[in-house]
Amino acid sequence: MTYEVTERGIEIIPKGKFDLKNTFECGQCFRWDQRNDDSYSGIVRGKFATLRSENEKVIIEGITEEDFHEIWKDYFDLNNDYDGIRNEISENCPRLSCAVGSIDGIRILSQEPWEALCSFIISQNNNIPRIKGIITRLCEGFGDKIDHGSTFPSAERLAELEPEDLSEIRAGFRARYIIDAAKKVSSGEIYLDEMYTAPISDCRTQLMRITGVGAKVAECTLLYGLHRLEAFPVDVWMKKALATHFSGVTIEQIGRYAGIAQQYIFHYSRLNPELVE
DNA sequence: GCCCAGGTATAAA
DNA sequence: TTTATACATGGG
Repeated sequence: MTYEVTERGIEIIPKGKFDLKNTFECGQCFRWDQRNDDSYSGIVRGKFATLRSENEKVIIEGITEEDFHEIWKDYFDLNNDYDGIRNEISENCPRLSCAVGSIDGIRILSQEPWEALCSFIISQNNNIPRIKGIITRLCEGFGDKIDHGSTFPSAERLAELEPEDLSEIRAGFRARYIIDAAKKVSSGEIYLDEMYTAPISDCRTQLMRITGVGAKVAECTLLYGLHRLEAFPVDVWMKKALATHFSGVTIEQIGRYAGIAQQYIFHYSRLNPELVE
């Protein structure tokens, strides 16, 4: 990745393609919104940014160069070679080539661990517009106000509350799951930061001690919140696709990039619903 | 009204 | 260990 600072912002030439729509709308995140001019805006670690695509460049507006290095470079995984990863997945597992080729430019964001955990608890048995609505109300009601929006409330802040206190966000049965997670994370009973490097099976066991966190939410937290690219959040559709069209594909073949491969399989299954009916 | 949403807890077989 | 059902809410 190379970049330069101009009057417009930080102009980046990423390693491998970076498609804003495919990255922000593939279901991995809920706090980025498309604006009327094709750019996307969001808030990460309390900082607001706007991204715009221009030829091979991506321009990040409204940030400092210091924050680019502190936050955004890692958040967008800009030093990872996603074209190389795609090739590696296809070579290790040729059966997945059609899925890998079905979408280009997805990058796995490195979201804040607590926000990812909380967001994917909310996502269960839910649809994306409503998930975003609940998260927006959670931030506006319990986060800190900043320019252009609100921060995601910390686990410590939410741990002060009881499920009834969340009624205004209309999270339904998930309210008590959010509060249980907040209490376990803020007390240190669950220590998210160690999950960047701890054995992944230990991380899964720990996360699933939270009420409302099953296998799927645990894997999503590890993939999207802790950037464990080997995590593998399968859903019902993917299980069917793996049992039929991609039969024979094993997690060992996909190896260290199972989570990224899963993103391609998920997209391909959506494009070809007959594969999973 | 009815069905479903990138699931999980709970109770039963 | 596996299978059925409820769960809150709202978009299509």
